[in-house]
Amino acid sequence: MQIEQKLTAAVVAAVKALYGQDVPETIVQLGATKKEFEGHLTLIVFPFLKMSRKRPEDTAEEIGQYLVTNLPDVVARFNVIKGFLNMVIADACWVSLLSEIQQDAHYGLTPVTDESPLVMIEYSSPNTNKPLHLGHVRNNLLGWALAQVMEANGNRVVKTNIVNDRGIHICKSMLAWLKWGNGETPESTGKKGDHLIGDYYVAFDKHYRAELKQLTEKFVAEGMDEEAAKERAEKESPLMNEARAMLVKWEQNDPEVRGLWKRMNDWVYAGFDETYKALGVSFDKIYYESQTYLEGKEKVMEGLEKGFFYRREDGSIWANLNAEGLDEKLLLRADGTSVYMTQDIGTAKLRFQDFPIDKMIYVVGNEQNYHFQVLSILLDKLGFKWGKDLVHFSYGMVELPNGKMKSREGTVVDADDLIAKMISDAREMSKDKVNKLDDITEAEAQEIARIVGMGALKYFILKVDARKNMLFNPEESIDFNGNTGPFIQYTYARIRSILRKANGQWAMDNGQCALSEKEIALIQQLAAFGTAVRQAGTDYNVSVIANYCYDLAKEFNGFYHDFQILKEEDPQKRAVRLALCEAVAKVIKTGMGLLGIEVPERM
RNA sequence: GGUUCCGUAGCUCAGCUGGAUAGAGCAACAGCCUUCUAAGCUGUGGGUCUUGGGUUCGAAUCCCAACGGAAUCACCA
Repeated sequence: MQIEQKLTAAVVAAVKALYGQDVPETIVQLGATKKEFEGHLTLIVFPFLKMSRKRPEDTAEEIGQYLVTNLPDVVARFNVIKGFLNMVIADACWVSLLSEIQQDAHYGLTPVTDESPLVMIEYSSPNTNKPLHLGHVRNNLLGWALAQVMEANGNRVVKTNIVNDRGIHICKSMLAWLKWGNGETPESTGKKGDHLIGDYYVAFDKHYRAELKQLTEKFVAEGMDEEAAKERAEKESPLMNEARAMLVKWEQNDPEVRGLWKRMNDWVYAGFDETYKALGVSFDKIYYESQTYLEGKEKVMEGLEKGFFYRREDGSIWANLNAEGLDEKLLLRADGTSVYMTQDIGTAKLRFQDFPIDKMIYVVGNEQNYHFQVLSILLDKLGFKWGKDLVHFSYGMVELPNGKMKSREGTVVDADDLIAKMISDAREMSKDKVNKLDDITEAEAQEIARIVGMGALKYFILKVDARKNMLFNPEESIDFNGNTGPFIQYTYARIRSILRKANGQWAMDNGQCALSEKEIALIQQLAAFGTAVRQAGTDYNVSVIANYCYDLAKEFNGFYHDFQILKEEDPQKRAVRLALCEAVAKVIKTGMGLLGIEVPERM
């Protein structure tokens, strides 16, 4: 970093001295030199041609001369290819940059203070009627990683979760349990609570569909046409009506229904907690929809009084968003009950009471892009200062080879199953390794398998751009070789092994030391960590960190293959290489940590 | 139909605030473990960056259009 700053300033001075023009630092384009050319940093001189009024080659030559003359400690020599000025940076600069990286415990991160902006991140937000699946896994991993990245960029972060714990879907599970459950509990069946409840949700759906089919056939037999019969069946279905009646009772605070509701939700929470723990995610504050769904009404009424919204003849309340190029949106039903949007407004209100939020980030799938566009406008109108700039961190769906996951059709990849499979795959994998770790206890082996298996899963999901839909093929297991989490973890474990053997018996001084190109490339890569963290933060793109870690590990493995480290006889070279190892290990650990991926000491 | 997003190697993905001959991994093939962990390293083959225009000294990258795919446009959440 330091090197580039010095160079940028010097280039500005060169343009002033050579061509008599003042230019802003922003027009100085410095980048890493491509591998096939000699040099470390390259200046693109095209922007200066207007001032020099010379050919690109001559302009580059003149600037290069100036830099070598005026900054000899930094620019050792240079070469020119067309409009590209390739500069070779002095070894001493790299050595001091390395020691800087190595000594800075929080290299690349921006510290958080009491004055830092307060960012709230909502993620996960499950329904309590079924267990988590791969789509939720993507949400949770992205949410957690994004929180880490925001914090690394100097924000105070509050992680929050809004649990959708009420509504017709819960009533379906409750009803099914009452009807066909025989009093089953997680304890009596040994089943995780969320899975148990999910089973009853599926059971409801099965019975409901059978009932619909039967009713429709009956109405058709009575002479109705197919469409009308279906519609009537849906309306008259005794099962569904029972579920609706249960919801009404719930809203009336019927003690029996509420009691059952609480009991069954608690089972689900116990199940979720296990999955969250396995995923390594947590929350600072959890909101429950049952506690927030009434809160939005007041805000909507306030908006109505101020004339932002209007009331229709039937009494329902709407927002007209035509001016913003959108449709009209219902905010309160004629009977005064809430809709989805009302609830989100209510939740926003409660959150702002609890925390003086500067920025709100919602980690929610891209199927709700429209909803958040509307929510942003509404919150802004209602006076939330962060409403206008709220961030909908919109991520794509996880698709299976034959299309989307559908819980009702049973084509979902269950989170707990997948986690268990990843860990057992990792365990199997380690057994037929050439370099087996024999001196290891079963518990340690299990722990390594957990770290590696979860690392593979997390990296697999986090390395791809969140906006894009991604493909998961259950037939093919997630890789442990190549561009994967375990590859990076393995690189870390290798380094740790070396550092253990070095036993701290080395010290780098900042004296003369000749470096190889591979070592310089590694230092340059290390120095780019801060840029990657900032880019991930400003673009809300955590995959930048994943790809950075891979590039760094890849670069290191090339170095590791070509050079001796412990056996190097020149003490200064040995020290520099060990310092490199230490710095790479630290940056990998930090970077992977931002993604929520642990790194093992051995594997 | 309106809006938004996506289209890069056989497959999964990088690169996109414009810069040099578009990169990885998987899969295929050929090498490298008596030497710091081979979950590694090296090599070979594989591309009209969907198509067509435009802006520019320069376009995978920016703009426009077309084509293909996804999401959404509910008094469901």
